Amino acid sequence: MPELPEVERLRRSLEPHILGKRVASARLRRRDICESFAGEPPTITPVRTAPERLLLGSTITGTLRRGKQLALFADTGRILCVHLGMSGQLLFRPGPPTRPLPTHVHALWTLTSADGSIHGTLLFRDPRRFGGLWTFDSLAALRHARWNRLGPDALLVWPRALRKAFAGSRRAVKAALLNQSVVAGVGNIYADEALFKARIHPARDAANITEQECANLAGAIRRTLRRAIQSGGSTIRDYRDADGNAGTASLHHAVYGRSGQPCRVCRHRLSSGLLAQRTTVWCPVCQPLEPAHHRHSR
DNA sequence: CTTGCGTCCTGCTCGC
DNA sequence: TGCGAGCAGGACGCAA
Repeated sequence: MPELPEVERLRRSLEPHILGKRVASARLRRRDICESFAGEPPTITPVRTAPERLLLGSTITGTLRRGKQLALFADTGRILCVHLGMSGQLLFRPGPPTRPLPTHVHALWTLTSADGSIHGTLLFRDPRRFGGLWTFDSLAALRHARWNRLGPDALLVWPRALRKAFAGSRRAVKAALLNQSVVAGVGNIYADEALFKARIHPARDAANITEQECANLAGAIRRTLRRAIQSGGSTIRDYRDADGNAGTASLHHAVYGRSGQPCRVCRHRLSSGLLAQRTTVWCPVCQPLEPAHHRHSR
């Protein structure tokens, strides 16, 4: 469900509720959704998840997002990294936990204010369990052991980064965009949206994308994501921010979820198909498979 | 090394 | 109304 705009929106909605608050209780209801690591680079080893690794007893001092991943950091230096996968949610509710809990809540925290009063409850809910939690002793450890696999954050992606990743690649440009080590934060929705905006057919060979097209695409990715953040992210079904609010970005989608409907630019019927095992929608006119000068040759 | 495919899960929608 | 098939915003492990 969540790509960069949804996670950024979650981060922003979460911050005012959790910054400066102390973690008074931390419960992991399913052990298998959390992996913990101890140590500092370059020596980081898996360990059993103890409550203090879930930030028990520490104060939350900040948040950081890289691609689709979110990190909460504490005054102790400890880090809790959250990945929402397909159906994950991080929900804040004022006051103590209320029974019954929603379904599929795998972890929950109680937060207290400086005076010791209960401020609220944080819930990690993930029905499909494609998401999870990862804990580290420091931000350096998280960066070394987990975020090292991520490419540049998609909000800051530079044409050069795309150019370098595409060169010598033998797969479709959309498949390359979905790879988080190329750009971090683009998923199925925004890959299609950005490719439409850049007028590039998703099945084009990445290696054949020109320098000019890389520049267009990098700009299209940044603009698409920025606009989606402004609209609160795309709520297809499950996505909610920390306050439980849905986003309206899907109202502005040009192609995602619009297969068979008219292109917003040229009115031609939008095509769809399977690419990299993901449903893909594009405009066959605005996003030609062959460069324009080939279509009129012969 | 790279790439494509199957797989991990639950739940919702659609067609019969 | 019931039931099975198909599909969903992600990304890993494995085999070629």
